[in-house]
Amino acid sequence: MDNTNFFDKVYEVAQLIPYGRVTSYGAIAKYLGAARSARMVGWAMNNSHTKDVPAHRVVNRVGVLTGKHHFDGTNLMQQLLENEGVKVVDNQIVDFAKHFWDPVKELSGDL
DNA sequence: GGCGTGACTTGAA
DNA sequence: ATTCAAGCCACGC
Repeated sequence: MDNTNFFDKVYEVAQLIPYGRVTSYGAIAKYLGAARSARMVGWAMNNSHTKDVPAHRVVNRVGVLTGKHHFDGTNLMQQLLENEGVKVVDNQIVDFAKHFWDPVKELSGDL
């Protein structure tokens, strides 16, 4: 289970993201103790389609929908975010800091 | 089996 | 202040 521990953690945290909230790969990675392994989080998201993981709530550090290209359509990710009340302009989340959901702070290591 | 790429981040020059 | 570089680990060729 150590082989998928990191990935499963990413999926788990991603599913814990509240409605209308977003987080960054680094935030999740940091919560997992791998702040510099943010890429792995993104790679894990690559398999997120096999899980019920709302990957559209996960963006990069500046709030840009970097992975929207991996979604079914082209603007599906943005549509999903806007559907939750998150405004997105030019693939970038508006008031990202307000919508930012930090698992390290919100969960406070409760996991 | 080695090299490059990738849904990123942080730190140093 | 911005720009450049390195780090991280897994997967594809």
